[in-house]
Amino acid sequence: MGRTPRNTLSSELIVRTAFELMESKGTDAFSLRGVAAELGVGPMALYTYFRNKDDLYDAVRDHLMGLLPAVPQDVSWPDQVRAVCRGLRLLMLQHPCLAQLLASRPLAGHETARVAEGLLGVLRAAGFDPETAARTHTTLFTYVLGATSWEIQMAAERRDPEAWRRLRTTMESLSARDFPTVVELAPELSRTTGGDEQFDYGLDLLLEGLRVRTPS
Amino acid sequence: MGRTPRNTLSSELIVRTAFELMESKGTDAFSLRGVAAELGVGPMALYTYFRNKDDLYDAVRDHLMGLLPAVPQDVSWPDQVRAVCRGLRLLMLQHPCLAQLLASRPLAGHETARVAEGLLGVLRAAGFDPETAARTHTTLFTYVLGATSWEIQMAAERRDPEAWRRLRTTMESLSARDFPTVVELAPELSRTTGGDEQFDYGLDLLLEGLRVRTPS
DNA sequence: ACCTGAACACCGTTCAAGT
DNA sequence: ACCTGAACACCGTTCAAGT
Repeated sequence: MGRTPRNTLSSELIVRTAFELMESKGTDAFSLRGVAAELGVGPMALYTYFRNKDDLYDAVRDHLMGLLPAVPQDVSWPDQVRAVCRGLRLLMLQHPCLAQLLASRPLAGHETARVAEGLLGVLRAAGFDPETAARTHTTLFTYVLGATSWEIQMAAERRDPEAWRRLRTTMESLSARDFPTVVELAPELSRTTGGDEQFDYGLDLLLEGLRVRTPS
Repeated sequence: MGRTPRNTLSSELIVRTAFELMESKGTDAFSLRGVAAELGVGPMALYTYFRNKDDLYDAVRDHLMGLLPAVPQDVSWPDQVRAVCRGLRLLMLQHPCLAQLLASRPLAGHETARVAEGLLGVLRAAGFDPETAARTHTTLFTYVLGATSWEIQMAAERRDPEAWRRLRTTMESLSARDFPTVVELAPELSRTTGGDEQFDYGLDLLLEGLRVRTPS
């Protein structure tokens, strides 16, 4: 909208505009041409700062990952792990586009480093050997990614009245012969598609399994 | 390519063609117009069978989920859980488009039922109460989803020489002051981005946590 | 019902050109 | 270097029409 004066374009401004458009219009509706229009420039102006659309995606994701809170230092290591995982989940919930950006392309090296450093440090300090620390980090990260992505999608489904109605109808029409347990547990299943409690349940399972392997 | 004779179009044929195109050309390059061209019909012919592109996506995903193996009945319940989770992961690895289809949109009701029924039955038979069974199912499913999606993306990154070179360069240029643990554990981190061992490690953590809560 | 053909309102990206 | 403008090769989907 607001026509930008010449020579005021910058990577930061483009990233911020792209991010705002993703937040307001949804990640799917996002386009390079939309960003350019918002900035009052031609689509090709962006190519001075980014090699292509994916490059801009990476930059937006990088910007969001920078908002991750630091690891608290005055609590036990399981609580530190909990804090890191919850922090990533909350950031994804606050900015649903982050979930899509994380799910669609692998992290650039420095982003991996930023996420990994805190968690790896905690695990090493707790006495885990290098391989176990690395394996545990990947397990925790992929759990947060999968659980939160799923949660966000189910929440979106519930907000769309038409889709939600279809889902309810299908679930209610399920044959109790073919799917006895699903029919019996339908209320519980619909209650466990997301939420703090569900997330913490899975996280605690992992931490409990980890406790068994805790070095002296 | 092969011009299809009139009146031989069907949902099944369209789904199969769409699936084959996703497998051969990659999910990103997939388009309705591509499917139509492959079938030798106009793009609009598909709209007789599917309401829109997402509808076709759902049908392809549904078709793939039908390939999930049955739950083995002659082993302990933890081994049954393991079999179900490994089965879903293997299906995703064999058909990477499934990973993208699962990550991008929530399951239709009957698909949820098909995945959930086996696992929920196992957990109920093991003596878990309805809520714990439902929570555990969601936890396991989202873990498999997150871990395997991540694994597939990292594997793709390694196959692309240019992207892989950039990633290595970034990791090697990381400051040992800012990221001491990442620099120290770089070899372990790169070894734990995927593979059977990594997947089973996380799965075992969850099962171990579950064992603690096993009802008598 | 099943399918066509033209059209609409978009895309990301290349290329040549301007400053 | 920074940005424009025209063009290319696509998209999903609507609409009116044919059988």
